[in-house]
Amino acid sequence: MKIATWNINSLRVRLPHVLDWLKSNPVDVLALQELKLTDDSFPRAEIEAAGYHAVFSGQKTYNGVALLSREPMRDVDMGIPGFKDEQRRVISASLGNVRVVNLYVPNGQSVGSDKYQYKLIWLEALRNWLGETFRHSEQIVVVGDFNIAPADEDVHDPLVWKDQVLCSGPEREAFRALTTLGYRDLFRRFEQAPQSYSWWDYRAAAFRRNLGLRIDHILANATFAQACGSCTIDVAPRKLERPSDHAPVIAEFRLD
DNA sequence: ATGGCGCGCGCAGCGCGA
Repeated sequence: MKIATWNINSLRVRLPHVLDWLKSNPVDVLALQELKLTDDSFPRAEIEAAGYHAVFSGQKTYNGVALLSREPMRDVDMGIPGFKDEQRRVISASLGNVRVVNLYVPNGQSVGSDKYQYKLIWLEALRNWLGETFRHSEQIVVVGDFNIAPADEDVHDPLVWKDQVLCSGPEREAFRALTTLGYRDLFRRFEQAPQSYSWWDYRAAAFRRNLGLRIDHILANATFAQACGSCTIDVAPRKLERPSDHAPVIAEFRLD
């Protein structure tokens, strides 16, 4: 089973990239973030024509998440239970014995801002939910744009980014708290090339110079993490015309 | 040098992303 996550920064603009990518990377599940469209303009027909089921939670202009899958999904949930949030950032569904949680974590804008406070509260609600809701016997994968670079090795210039949003102590502690709950960062369970990133600024030729951050992640609980055989970042779509600023992350699992 | 680019909205230029 292959599960991928990709912040596509407008599904309307990036739909051709998504369909092309699925053609050459026929993953079982693709989690999308930043759809930037309402549910009534979701391109369901095009995605179904490509052989995928789709569930989604969109809104106008901002945010929006979707799960695409080869097999039909069950028990689709939106949001973090008990956490009031107008912003469409979470969608979850089950496939076989696997629970997939797709996140678009708030960006936070800048340390100390209102949006940063919202990010930390949001992450606290996420931690409580992931810690309380799921049983360890389940196979759980949590994917998405976490908007957190967990460690300095995930940052092209740790000095420039030190204590900045995406890299600040409280954000990294929130990420580590998920690890403490038993969720493993699958990318770091395998040998990786140095300077591996999943996002590059559109400005200043950041991609060409590989000035990036690793902020898109695939986490799995212990039960499911041991079934993971690989976790990689596919930088190819970032080289296309009018690319998303994020690259897809893909994990492969052995199913019993 | 706090911009740079790309998106949505909407028709100019701003808010936002990361």
